[in-house]
Amino acid sequence: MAGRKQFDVDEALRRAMHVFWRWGYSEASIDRLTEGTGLGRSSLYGTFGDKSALFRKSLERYAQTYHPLYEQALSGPHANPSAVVAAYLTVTLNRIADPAVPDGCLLTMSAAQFPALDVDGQVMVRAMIDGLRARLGQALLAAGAGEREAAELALCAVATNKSLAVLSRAGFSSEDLATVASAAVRNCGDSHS
Amino acid sequence: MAGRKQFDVDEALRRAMHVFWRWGYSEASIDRLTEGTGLGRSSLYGTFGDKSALFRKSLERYAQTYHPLYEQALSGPHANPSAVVAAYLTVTLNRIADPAVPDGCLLTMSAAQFPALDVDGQVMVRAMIDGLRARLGQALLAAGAGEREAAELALCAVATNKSLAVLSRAGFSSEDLATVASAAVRNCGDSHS
DNA sequence: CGCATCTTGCACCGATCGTTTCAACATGGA
DNA sequence: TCCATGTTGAAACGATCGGTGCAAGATGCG
Repeated sequence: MAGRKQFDVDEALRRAMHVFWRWGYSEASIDRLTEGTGLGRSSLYGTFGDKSALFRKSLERYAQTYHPLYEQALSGPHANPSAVVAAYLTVTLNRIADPAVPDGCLLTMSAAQFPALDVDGQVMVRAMIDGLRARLGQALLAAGAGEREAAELALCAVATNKSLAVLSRAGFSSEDLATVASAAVRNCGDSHS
Repeated sequence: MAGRKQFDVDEALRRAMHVFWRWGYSEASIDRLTEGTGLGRSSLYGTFGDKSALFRKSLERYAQTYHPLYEQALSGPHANPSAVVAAYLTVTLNRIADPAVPDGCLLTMSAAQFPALDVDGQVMVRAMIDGLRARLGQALLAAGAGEREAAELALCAVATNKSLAVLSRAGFSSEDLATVASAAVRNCGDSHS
């Protein structure tokens, strides 16, 4: 009946992340989390703490999963700023197209439900978005963008990411999402007001 | 104690709409709705039906409130497509900047929490977004856009609307939001792939 | 007035919420 | 082997969820 842990902690966290991702914080009840992970309540609480802590660890797990992909896309040498944005949004589109993963984006869904999160969660969500924005700006500078241009394009790329997540959630087709993304990329050439 | 109705139905609906807007469907509990509207449970249920029906009526009320603003912005003669998008996003920015109203956009927040809605709610949300998209396309055609261009710009304008709502929710400054919007407007000139 | 109609406040319903407790059990080290 | 440690299932906790029942009270009409 018991003894040593009978499940893989990281795999359980991955599944919990999917539950939060799909349902959002409020609708991700403990029952849904236990069902989604296959763990009992005791194992959940004993391993991850309460719901808020599990949510934060899910956010961390989310970052650990997708940060390398974004990092790889952003780090490579890029001929121009628009190539950076294209690489960034391609990672997003691929994630959204992945049928093994819920619609949208955990970070964006959490941002949309800000008031449902406790302070720790809000701070973490905001920090993660800011981190992405900063990393994008850095990559854009490296690709030859001016300082103002890099800041603006980074903000707009993050904004496009958010819109893709919401539209995906509302059931928009992948063609529509691709159209939005490619339009955002195309518009990176002439960004001097 | 009782007799004839002791409250303004439309004002109560407006307040209920604000509760859904701020908290989202799941976190908008009956207690929060009674507190926000000032009505008792009996009055709420007797006047609007259950929570799902009240939510749908709030969505309707939301449309009735902002549809005229968007209609006015879109109907006027526009010199070119980008003027249409500018007018559209200006209405959105003004709404977001209004301190008397919650952050973000009720429609976008509802789309982000799609799985928390029942079927009727989902259908209604999706129909309202599609309606906006179609109306935008129509206005863009009237402003001289080609058919493909109008369809694409309408989609992108709706997408920008969604991103503004999410960023606003996450606490981004109005300067950042204005930057995103003006970039989206600026990028309406060269939309032939 | 007398009565039907409607509205309201309040208590209450079963279900579900997040969380805790606890006894039963399996394991590793002494 | 025996015990300390750690894990598990199950039951239960108070709180809150959405929703209902009902009696008290106010109004309009005859």
